[in-house]
Amino acid sequence: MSNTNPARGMRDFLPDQIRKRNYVIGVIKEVYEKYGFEPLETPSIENLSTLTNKYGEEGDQLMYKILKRGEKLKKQLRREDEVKEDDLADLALRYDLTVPLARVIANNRNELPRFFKRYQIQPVWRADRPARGRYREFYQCDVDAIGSKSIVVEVELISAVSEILNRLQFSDFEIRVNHRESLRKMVSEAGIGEEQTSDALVSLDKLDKIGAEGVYKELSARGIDQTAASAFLDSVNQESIPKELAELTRMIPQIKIDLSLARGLSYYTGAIFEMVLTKGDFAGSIAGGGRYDGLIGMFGKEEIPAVGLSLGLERILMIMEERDMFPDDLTTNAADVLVTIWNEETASDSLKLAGELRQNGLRVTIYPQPDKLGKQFKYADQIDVPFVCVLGESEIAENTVTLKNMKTGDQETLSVKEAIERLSDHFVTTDSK
RNA sequence: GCGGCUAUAGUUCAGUUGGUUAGAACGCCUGAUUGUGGUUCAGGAGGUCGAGGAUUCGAGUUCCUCUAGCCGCCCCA
Repeated sequence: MSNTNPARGMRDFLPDQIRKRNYVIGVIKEVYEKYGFEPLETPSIENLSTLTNKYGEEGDQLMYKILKRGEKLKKQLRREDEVKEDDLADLALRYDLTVPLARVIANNRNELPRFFKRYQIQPVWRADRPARGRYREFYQCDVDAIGSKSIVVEVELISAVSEILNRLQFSDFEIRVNHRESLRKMVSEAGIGEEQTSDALVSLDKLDKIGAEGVYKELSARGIDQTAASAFLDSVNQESIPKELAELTRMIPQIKIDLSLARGLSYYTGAIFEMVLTKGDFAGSIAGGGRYDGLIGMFGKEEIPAVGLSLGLERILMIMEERDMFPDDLTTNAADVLVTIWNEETASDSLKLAGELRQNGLRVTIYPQPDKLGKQFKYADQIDVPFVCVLGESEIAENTVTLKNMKTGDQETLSVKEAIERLSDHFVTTDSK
C-alpha cells in the first residue's frame, strides 16, 4: 500500500477538528471586526523576490521555493557555470502574512484608506522541522494597523487580542512588552558589537527558558566576552521604565515590561510584544507582534509606519484541546435528524420529507440508499444524529413518520406536521435566539 | 541541521536464546433480529511484520543502509 500520510508537517483536518478551528477563527474574526479591522486575503504564492531578504538568513532558508517551469528551468539546468538555488526558482509560498501585506499596501496606496486596518487569517508555510504544536503549514491570524505612528494603535491591537483571549476563556495570559530601541541601547551600552546584535538578542530571548546562567553561557559560546555579557545581562534588571515604553505602560497598566523580550523577526523597529500563558507547561507565546515602520518602505518610496500582531492559532488550538476549553454546545454532529429510506420506490418520499424538515430550519441528512433499518440506525448512531425519522411503507400509507429519539430510545408515530413541530421545538427555537 | 527512541491488522499493542500456519483488544463485516442503533452471543474478513540489502539451513526477531513518526537541541508561531 502506498503511503497515505499527508506530506511531512502538513495535516488533514477532519470534521471535528474543523469545527473547533472554525469556532476559534469565528471568535477572532468577530472581535477584530468589532475593532474596525477589515478582511484581506493574499495569494499563497508570491514572487520569490518579494519574500527574500525580509526575514533574515534563517527565514530565507525556511522558505518553500517553487521551481521554474518549462524552458526557463531547462535553460538554468543547461548552464555550465555553477547554478545557485535561487536561479532555479522564481516563486515561493508565503512565509508570513506581514510581508505580503506590506506589498499590498505599497501596490494599492491610492485605493486604500489613509489608515488601513486589516485582519488576515490564512495559512503560511515554513520548511522547518515539525514539532509539538509546530507544522510546516499553519494558520496565522494577523491584525495590522498601517499608517499611524501613534501609540493608540498599539493599545488597540493589544486590547483586541486580550479580548479574543478572554472570549476563548484564557485566564492566565500575560502581555509582555519591550522596545527595539531599549534593546539597541542595552546592546551598545554593554559594548557588544553591532555584528553580534542579533546573536545577543536571540540568546537573551531565552532568558525565561534557560535562565541567566544559560544565556551567559550562550553569549560566551557566540563569542561575546565576559564583561560585555554580564553587563548586558545586568541591564535586563534595571528598575526604571524605559522612556520608549512609558506611555504604553500608562495606557495599559496591566502590561509587563520584559527587557529580555527580543523576538526573532528582524523587521521590527519599535515596541514589540508577546502574549504568554503563565500556567501549565507550555512555555511558548500564543501571540506576538510589534511595530515595523521600515518594512513597507522596502516596497515603495514612502516610509509607512505600521504595527502588527499575530495570533498563534495552532498553539491556541493545541492548548484549548489540552485544557478542554471548547464550549459544550459546539456542534459535534452532522445533522439533527436522519431520514431513512425504505426501498427504491419510497426514496422520493424520503427526499420530500427531508426537504420539508430542512425548510423548517432543521439540519437533515438522508440515508443515502435503501438498506436494512438496523444499518440505518447504526449509521445514525455512528454519526451521532440525535433523531431518526423512519419513513416505511405503513407511515407512507398513513401519511405519518415514526420519530425516534436516539438517546432515550423512545419513539412515536406522528403526522409529518407534528414531527416537524416536535423537532423544531427541540432545535430551531434554541438555535435562532 | 545534530542527538535519542520507535516502526507488526483500520487503530492501540503482544510476539520467549532466531524455528513450522504471526496473535489480542477495539473497530469493521455477516448472522441470531425480513421495521430499530447503542448491550449480548456466534461466526468472518483483514498482515509483502515501514523499504532495501546482509548473516543463516531458517529472520517479525541479529547486523547495515534508507524512509517515516515521536522526544530533546537549534530556530520559530
